[in-house]
Amino acid sequence: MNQRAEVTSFSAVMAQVDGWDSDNCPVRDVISQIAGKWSTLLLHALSDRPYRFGELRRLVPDISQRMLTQTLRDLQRDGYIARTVYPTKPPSVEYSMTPLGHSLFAPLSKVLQWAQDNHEQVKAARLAFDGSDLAR
Amino acid sequence: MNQRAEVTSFSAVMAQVDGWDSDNCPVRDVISQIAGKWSTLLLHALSDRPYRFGELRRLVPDISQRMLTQTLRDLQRDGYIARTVYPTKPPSVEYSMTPLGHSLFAPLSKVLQWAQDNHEQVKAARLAFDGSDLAR
DNA sequence: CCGGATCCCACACGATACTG
DNA sequence: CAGTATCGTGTGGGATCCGG
Repeated sequence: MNQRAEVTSFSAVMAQVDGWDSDNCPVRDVISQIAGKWSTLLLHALSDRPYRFGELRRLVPDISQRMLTQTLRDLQRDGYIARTVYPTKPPSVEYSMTPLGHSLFAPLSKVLQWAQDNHEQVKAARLAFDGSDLAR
Repeated sequence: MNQRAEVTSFSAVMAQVDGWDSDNCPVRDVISQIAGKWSTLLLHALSDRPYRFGELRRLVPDISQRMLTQTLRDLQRDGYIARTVYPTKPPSVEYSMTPLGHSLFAPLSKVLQWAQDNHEQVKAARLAFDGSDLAR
């Protein structure tokens, strides 16, 4: 896709990783979904066991029902979670993680773990940066 | 932070993973930065070798110079990349990945790899979802 | 060559009220 | 209980012009 075929080692890797012409980048197509504010949180919850709507709502108190519904819908749309309706009275809906979801969450959880482990370092880096030259 | 102390297996994991009261979630504090549209792309580039500003601009043709500057600045602020100015004529600036950046990119690259490998499955899931019941 | 400053828009997200 | 509908806002990101 590079008209002048920049044969750096990077562009080779890039072509391999991205598909890559402009906007229909496969990686971003997938990442942009799970990069939402609540997606990783819900994936993390459902990686443990299935949950009902109200349970998730209680587990994540500061999510609005709008975003809970929407995020669950998007995750279901991408095939990461499954939605099962039990016609009880009143009706209950259970969300569970699919094999695809688990296969995604395996590497994803490593990143979340990294974020947790290195949060202090990142905060320190920000302080150092903001307090120094380019601070302004 | 759960007033009623929901002792599900999830909440235990959650407390461990998140810190977790509401908005100053460590995980999201870190993730929201690297979830930007261009962050992973630039991290990926710089994981290979250092690059100059103009090189990155050519490697990622569809990024605006505004977002290139801003994303690089943010990545530097979080300590993932280092900025080195060579007072040549005209001046050149080199960006390189720090050890912290490499330690982040190790797990992150696994997720990118997953996204690449499973893009087709995700697209298929979307088609199936859009074409079926909830399609509306 | 490497940016900063400004204008602008789309969209993710939140708050609230209403339904089956 | 498990959502849908509507409205309002903050901000991530693009386009363009200017500066060292």
